[in-house]
Amino acid sequence: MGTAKTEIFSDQHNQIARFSKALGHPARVAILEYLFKTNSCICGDLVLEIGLAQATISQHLKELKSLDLIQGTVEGTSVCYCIHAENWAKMKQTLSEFLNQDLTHQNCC
Amino acid sequence: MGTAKTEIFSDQHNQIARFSKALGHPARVAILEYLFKTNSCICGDLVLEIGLAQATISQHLKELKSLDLIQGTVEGTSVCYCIHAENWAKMKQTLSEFLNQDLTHQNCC
DNA sequence: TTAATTAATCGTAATATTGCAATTAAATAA
DNA sequence: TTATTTAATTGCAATATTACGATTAATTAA
Repeated sequence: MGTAKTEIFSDQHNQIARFSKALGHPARVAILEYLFKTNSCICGDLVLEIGLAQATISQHLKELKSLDLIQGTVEGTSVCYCIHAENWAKMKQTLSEFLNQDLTHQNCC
Repeated sequence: MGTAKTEIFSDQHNQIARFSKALGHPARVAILEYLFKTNSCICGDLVLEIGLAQATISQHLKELKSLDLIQGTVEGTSVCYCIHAENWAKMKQTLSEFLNQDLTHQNCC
């Protein structure tokens, strides 16, 4: 065990969970917010900005990249990261739909 | 290690991460969606509905309860669970704010 | 009282996540 | 060429998560 039984859930539920999981660590939230706020998005800046070791930041960036929430292009010896606008919009859509569900029935308790 | 360094992040970032983490497992997504859709929200139903062991469902419910996203009241030998509307709205607000950030700068890569 | 029902908790195993030092890889500068 | 710079990767330790069988606790039914 320790592994989620993803196979018994719908694609939609797994997708919501996958996106949410990516946002489920404050370092990744901070990274994403920083990328939103600046245009000069070089990993070195992130290490200073966030305050975790370079290896750790790199690992968090990898996770965000694996979901295509950010993209990076090599720029000399450094890498320029930024939000992948299109995929961010898709995530926003997926999560908003879930969050905006209506409580058709009144609270039962 | 294995523990997130929450102390170096802002309350807001930690809060976003905490909510997201709660939605970061398909079973919890499925549970919440089921509670939205039905009024008869008894844990026994959830075990049948979701397809995980009773102990596992109970554990997921506990996590959702710890964030006050759901509430449960004892009803005879069973427990009636439902969405905590007010706290759900708070989460929705917190996450939406983050998700709806504007890309003021164009993609840099 | 004694069953029966339902959900929480305990204990445990397997796997995942977080974090970092050290190393490697790749590009640029000297 | 040999530094230097920057980020990815490797390897590891500590902790967290997921899952479930077994047990416990609490309520209702007989």
